[in-house]
Amino acid sequence: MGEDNTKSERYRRIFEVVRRIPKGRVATYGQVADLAGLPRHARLVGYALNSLKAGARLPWHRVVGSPGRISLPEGSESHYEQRARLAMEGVEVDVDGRLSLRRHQWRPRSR
DNA sequence: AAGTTGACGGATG
DNA sequence: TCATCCGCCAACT
Repeated sequence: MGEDNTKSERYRRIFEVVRRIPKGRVATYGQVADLAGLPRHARLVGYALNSLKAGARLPWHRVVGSPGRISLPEGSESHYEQRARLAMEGVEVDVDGRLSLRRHQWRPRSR
């Protein structure tokens, strides 16, 4: 089975998964990578999201780090933006960018 | 062209 | 809980 492993194809699969994360839930970079069929490529997910342009219609703010923490640098405009968007959906994030995965992580039924 | 960095994460101490 | 190491891939210098 020749699977397409080009960068753009992998990015496409990553965005497909991110698009499925329900409002008010979050997924970790590693989780997105797994669901996209790219195990152990969490870093690639971060790179893919970083390549998004300002007006992207993708819920990128629902992707957080495995410790249950916003990965964007504190103090950055995007970090603040992510916090605001999550808060708007009812996800509580504390001053250090931490949140409860226990309460908010997306648990898809399959794939 | 080679080294560094980063929106990662699991393992380890 | 925090720090460090290391594998992973792409972008940047």
